[in-house]
Amino acid sequence: MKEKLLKSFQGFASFSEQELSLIISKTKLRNFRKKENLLKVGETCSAFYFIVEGAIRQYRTNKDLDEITLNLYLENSWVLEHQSFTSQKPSTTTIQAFEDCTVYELGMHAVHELIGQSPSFFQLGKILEQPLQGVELYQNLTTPEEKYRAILKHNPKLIQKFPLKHIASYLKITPETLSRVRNKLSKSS
Amino acid sequence: MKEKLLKSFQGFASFSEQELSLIISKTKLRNFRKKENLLKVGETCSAFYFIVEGAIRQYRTNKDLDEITLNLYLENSWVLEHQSFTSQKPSTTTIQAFEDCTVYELGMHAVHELIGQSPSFFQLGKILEQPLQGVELYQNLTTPEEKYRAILKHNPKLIQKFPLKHIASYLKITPETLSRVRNKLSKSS
DNA sequence: CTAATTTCTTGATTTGGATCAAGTGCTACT
DNA sequence: AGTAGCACTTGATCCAAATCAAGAAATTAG
Repeated sequence: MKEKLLKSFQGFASFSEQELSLIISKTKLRNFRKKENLLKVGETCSAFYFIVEGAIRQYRTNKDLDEITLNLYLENSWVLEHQSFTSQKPSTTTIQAFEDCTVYELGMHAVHELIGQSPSFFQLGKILEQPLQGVELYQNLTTPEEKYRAILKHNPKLIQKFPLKHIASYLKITPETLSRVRNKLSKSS
Repeated sequence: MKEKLLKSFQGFASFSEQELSLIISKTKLRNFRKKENLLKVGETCSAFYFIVEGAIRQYRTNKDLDEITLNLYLENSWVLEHQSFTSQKPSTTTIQAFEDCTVYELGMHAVHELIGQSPSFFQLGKILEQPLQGVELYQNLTTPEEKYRAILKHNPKLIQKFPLKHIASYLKITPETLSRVRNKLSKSS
């Protein structure tokens, strides 16, 4: 069960076995039901979540109450509200279980404790660097087709898991446009 | 001369006088001429720069060799390539002096040394949190007018200092569109 | 000081993607 | 199984901003 989590930590830095088990002892296994929120607007993000199983969506609600999808996550990903976490101010976005999820939670205070014990845990800060997602990934892509090709290439599993409307919102295009692009590409190949 | 820099550090955390002078002893005063690069594509960002005087532009070059402005900075700002710095991988963007600049440079190694001496210098990591700029600031704004109003409200000095074409690129609109928006707003007020 | 170059403005035209609309297909719930 | 509510597709229309173009204004270079 903890293998995935271990692997993820090992990817960040060369922690010793002792260090790894110390980190893991600070994590807490949690379950979220579909539609349940890991973080609500107004709450301050004070933990990292590692997805063992399930899928998670992060979104913002605009003035017309449309949900704008900001990030989509699958298993083996770290999830947090970067802005809120680093500033310790209330989040303006919601992080929600898109389906039933099993996650490990690593609280900010636990991380601070660890760093207090040994500076090597400073490496955990690398979890914060993860989110090279969403806007950042697609920032230099302009047309719907380019965006769809990019997600198809780099994150095909997202397309399989999430419905078209969320993918469309994530790429900042309408569902109609995405439907047409997808149709066009499937014909040309 | 160091007053601005001191103030900036004091804004991050309550460093003691000793700590402050220790940090400052690690900084190096540097000058860049107009058009000179602080960081080129392919180089890895390994320092923070604090602008004492001058203006700096960060841009990406696309396949048509257009320069896409990503960030604009004025004095009292910290400048770095966030992505490259945290990952220690080559930058895909250029950071260039838009006019002659005087900056303080704080190298990554110096920061690591400081943190080694005292965990309180961990607070310097807050410099990384600064760049709530560009895309992030305008990500939920859709129309050119909204974007221009926002920059006018939050960063009027940018408009005064940088030419229209850079502002337009920064807002991801064409110079023609920005010219029209600006014209319209100046009439309606 | 003048020429050359760049920046900005203004108008005409085009166009890609949004919006609107209607129909079909899925899924889930009782 | 039936129906209610989403999700997706497809076509028609619209529109905001891009593009194209040409001239004016400002800046820079010689």
